Amino acid sequence: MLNLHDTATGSIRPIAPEGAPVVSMYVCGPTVYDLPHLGHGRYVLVWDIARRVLLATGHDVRFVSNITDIDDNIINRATEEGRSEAEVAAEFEERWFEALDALSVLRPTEVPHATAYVEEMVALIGRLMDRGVAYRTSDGVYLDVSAVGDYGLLAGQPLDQLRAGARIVTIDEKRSPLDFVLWKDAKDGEPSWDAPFGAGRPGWHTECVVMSLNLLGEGFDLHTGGQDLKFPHHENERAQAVADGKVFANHWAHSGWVMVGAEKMSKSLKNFTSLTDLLATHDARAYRLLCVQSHYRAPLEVTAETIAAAEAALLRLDNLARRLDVPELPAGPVVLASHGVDPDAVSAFVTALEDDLDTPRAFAQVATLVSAANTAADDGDLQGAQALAWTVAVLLGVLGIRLRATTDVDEDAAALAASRDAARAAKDWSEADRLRGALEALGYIVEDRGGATTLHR
RNA sequence: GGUGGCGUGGGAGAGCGGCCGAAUCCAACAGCCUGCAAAGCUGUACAGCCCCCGGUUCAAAUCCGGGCGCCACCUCCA
Repeated sequence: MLNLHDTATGSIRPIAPEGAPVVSMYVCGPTVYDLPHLGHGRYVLVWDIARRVLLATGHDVRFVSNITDIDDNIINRATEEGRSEAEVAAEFEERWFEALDALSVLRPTEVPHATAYVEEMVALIGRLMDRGVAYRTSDGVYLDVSAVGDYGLLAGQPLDQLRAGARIVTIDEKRSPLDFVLWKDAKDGEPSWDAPFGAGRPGWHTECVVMSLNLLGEGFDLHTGGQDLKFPHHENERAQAVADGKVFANHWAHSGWVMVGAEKMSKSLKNFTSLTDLLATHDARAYRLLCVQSHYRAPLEVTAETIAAAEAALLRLDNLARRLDVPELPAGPVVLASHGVDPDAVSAFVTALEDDLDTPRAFAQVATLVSAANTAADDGDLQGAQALAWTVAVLLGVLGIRLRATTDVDEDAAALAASRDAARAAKDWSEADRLRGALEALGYIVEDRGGATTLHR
C-alpha cells in the first residue's frame, strides 16, 4: 500500500488499509478563470502519479477532482470581458483539460462542478445554522470556528495562535477573524441561487466538503492538494464537516511548490509560466520527468535549464526504445502484474514509490536498468537487452511516461536518407556528410544503425 | 509573534544511524566504438567529510541541542 506523509499527524502512513478494494482520493481542482500554470501542472502530475502507483499495484481508485466554476475571480473576468461567468468557466475548463491531456494525466473518475452542488451546499449551511455554529452577518453566513474543537489541526497550531498571527485586517461583524464565509449574499449582476437564508452564492470552502462526502462518502481515504490549500482551505473544509458531525478525510497529503529563482510561483507575484506555453514548446513528458526527478513535497526549481536537462534525460530513454525496438505501451494506466517483467526490478521500484512516493529513487532504479540494457546490447545479448528495455518501458509507464521508438519521417527526408545510404555504400564520404547536413538542417538527428541512416527528432 | 519546510558535487536531486569517500539525471573531460559523427559503453574530474558549532553513539550527511541562511503559511493562491 502507498504510504504518504499525512499533514494531520505529521507522519508517513498508509493511505488506506492493505486490503482495501477501492482507494478513494479527492484532489482539489482548479478555479477556472485563467490558463493553468506550472504550479498547477506539478500538483496534477504528482497526484496522477500517486493514482497510477495504486493502479499499478492492483488497486482500484476512485479519483474525484472538482472544478470551481463560480467565484470572485470568475465573476471579475466575466465582467471585464463582458460575457457570462458560465462562458468564462467553460472556456478555461476546456483549456485545463487540454493541458492535462497533453501531460497524459488520467481523467478523474468524477469531475463535480460547484454549481451543480449548490442545493447540497445550501442544505449543509442550513444544518450548520440550525446547530448554531453558523451565523448571519449583513453580507452572508459565516462559520464560527470556535465551535470546532480541534480547529487548527492541519495548520499545526491551535486557534488562539492562528488568531494571534492573523493578517486579516478587515473588521467586520465576524466573531473571530478566522471565521469564514459559507454563503455570500447576492449582489446585483452576479449569479445567485435561492436559499432559506437569503439568495446568494457559496463560499469557496463549502463546495469541496459537499462534493467529496457526496461522491466518496464519510471517512474517504485521501484528500490532497497543493501546500497552500492546507490552510485555510482544507482546514475550513474539515471544520464544516466536523461541525456537521461528519467523519471527513482519513489522510491529508500536500504537494510542494514550483519555484522560480527563490520564490514560489504564483499568480500574485506574476512570475508564472502558463502550462499552455510550456507545452507549446516542449515535450510534455519532459515536464513530467522533471517532476518525477524531485520529491513531491520538496520545492521544485523550474527554469529553462532544468527543463532542458529533463529533455536530455528523456532523449536517452527514447534512444533506448529506438535502439531495441521497444513496443509502445498502450495508453492508459499500467498494471504491473500483467506485464511479466523482472520481479526484483519491480519490487525495488514499487518499494521506493510506496515509501512516500519517492519518485526520484524509483527513477534512479530505472536509470540503472537503462545502462544495463545498453550494455547487454553492446555485448550482443539482444534478447537480454530487450527484456531489460521492456522493463524500463513498463516501469516508466507506471510513472505515466511512455517511450517513443519511432518518429514520423517525411518523404523528402526519407529520400535523403536513402541517398545517403547509397553514398555511404559507395564510400563517398563527402556526399554522405553533405546529406547528413541536409537532414540535420531539416531538424532530424541522424544516427547510423547497422549501416542504415536512422532519423529522429 | 506563531507554524511548517529547506540548506548534499558545476546544475538538478536521492540517501535520514554503519553497506556513504555518498544513488540517479544533466553538463564537462578522456578512451573505446564509428569512414567521420551520432547513439552507446568505459573511465576521470567535480561533495577532503553532506550550512556552522556543540553533544549522544563503538559508529552520524543521517539522532539531540544551539546558531546562521533561505522559502512558505497564519488573506485569495496548486
